[in-house]
Amino acid sequence: MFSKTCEYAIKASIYIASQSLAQKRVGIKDIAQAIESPEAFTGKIMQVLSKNHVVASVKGPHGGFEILESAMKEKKLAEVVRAMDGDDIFKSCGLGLKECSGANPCPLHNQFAKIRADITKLLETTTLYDVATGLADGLTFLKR
Amino acid sequence: MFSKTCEYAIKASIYIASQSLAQKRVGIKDIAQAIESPEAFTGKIMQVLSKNHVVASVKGPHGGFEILESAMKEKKLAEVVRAMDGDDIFKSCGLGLKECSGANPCPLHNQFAKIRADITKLLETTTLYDVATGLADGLTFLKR
DNA sequence: ACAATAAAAGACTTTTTTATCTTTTATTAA
DNA sequence: TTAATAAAAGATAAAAAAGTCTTTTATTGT
Ligand code: FES
Ligand code: FES
Repeated sequence: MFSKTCEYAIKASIYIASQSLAQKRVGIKDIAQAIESPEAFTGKIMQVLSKNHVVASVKGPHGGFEILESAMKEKKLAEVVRAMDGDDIFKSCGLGLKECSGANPCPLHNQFAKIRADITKLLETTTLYDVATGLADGLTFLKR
Repeated sequence: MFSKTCEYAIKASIYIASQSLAQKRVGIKDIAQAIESPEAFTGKIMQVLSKNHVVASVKGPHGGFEILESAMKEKKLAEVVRAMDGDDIFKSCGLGLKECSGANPCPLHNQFAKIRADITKLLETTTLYDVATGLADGLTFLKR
C-alpha cells in the first residue's frame, strides 16, 4: 500500500501533531522512539516533510519539530502521502498499466477504481488534527 | 498495492486463461509479449504459478502453459496474489504496525479495515474465468 | 564569543526487488 | 535415436528502497 518511508512519515506527522496539541516540540530521537523507526532514517524523512511544509522544524537547543494547531486542521493525510510516495496511489492502475483509463481498462479497472476512490477519499478528507486527537486521547496507537 | 511480480503474475494468469478458452496453449515469449513483461523474469514467475497450481505447464514442442476451463472457474485472484505476495494485503496494518487489531488500532484502523475488506472481497470472489472472458471479448486490456 | 544542542546535508552501506543469462531436464516428431 | 523445442533450475547482475554514519549549519543560553 504505502512505502515504509511513507508509513514512517504518516506516523511521525501524527505523533508530532498530537504532541503539538500539548504544546510540545519533539526531536528526532523522541519521534523514532514513539513510532519505532530507525533514528537516522527518520531524520531523512523529517527533512522531506519539513521541505514540503508538512511540519515546521527548529534547529538548536529546545528545537525539534512541531505543527501549529491551525495548520494541522488544514493538512490532509494525502499531502503527507504525496510528499513521500507521489500520487501513484491516487491515480495508477492496480495491474500496472501505463495509465489507468476507462478507454483502455485493465480487467480489474471498474472494481479497482472504486477502491482507489475510497482510499483517495479517506486520505483527502482526513486531517492530521482528526487523527492526532485520537492518539492524544489514548484511543489509537503508533507502535506494536 | 501489488508488487511488480504480482502484477505480472495476475496479468499472465488472465492471459493464459483467455487463451485457454480458445484451446490455445501459450509459451513464455507469447505471454511476455501479451503483458509487456521481461521474458526471462516472466519465466521465473511462471515457475511459481506452476508450482502453486495456478497454471499447468507442459514442456517440449507444442508445450507451454494452460488453465483448464473447469479450473479457471474455481481459481480466485486471491490465490494468485497469495502465491506471489503472501497474505500481507489481506491482513496487515496500513501503517505497518506489527499486527492489525482492534485492540491496538492504528489511527487509520477503522477506515482502513473497511478498504482492506473490499480488496479482499474483490480478490476472493473474482475467478480467473470472470476476468478472462472480458479479455477474450476485447473489453479489457493487459497492456498500455 | 563560546560551548552545547539539534536539525540539514552529504556520502555511504545493506537489503530487497526486479531482471538477465546459462545450463539442465522433459517432450515431441522426424 | 537424434534434433528441435520449451519449461525448470541455478547463478548472477542491476536498480530501487531502506538504513547508517559523518560533517555542516543554525540556534540558544551562558
Ligand atoms: S486501468 Fe487498471 S485500474 Fe484502471
Ligand atoms: S491497526 Fe492499522 S489497519 Fe488495523
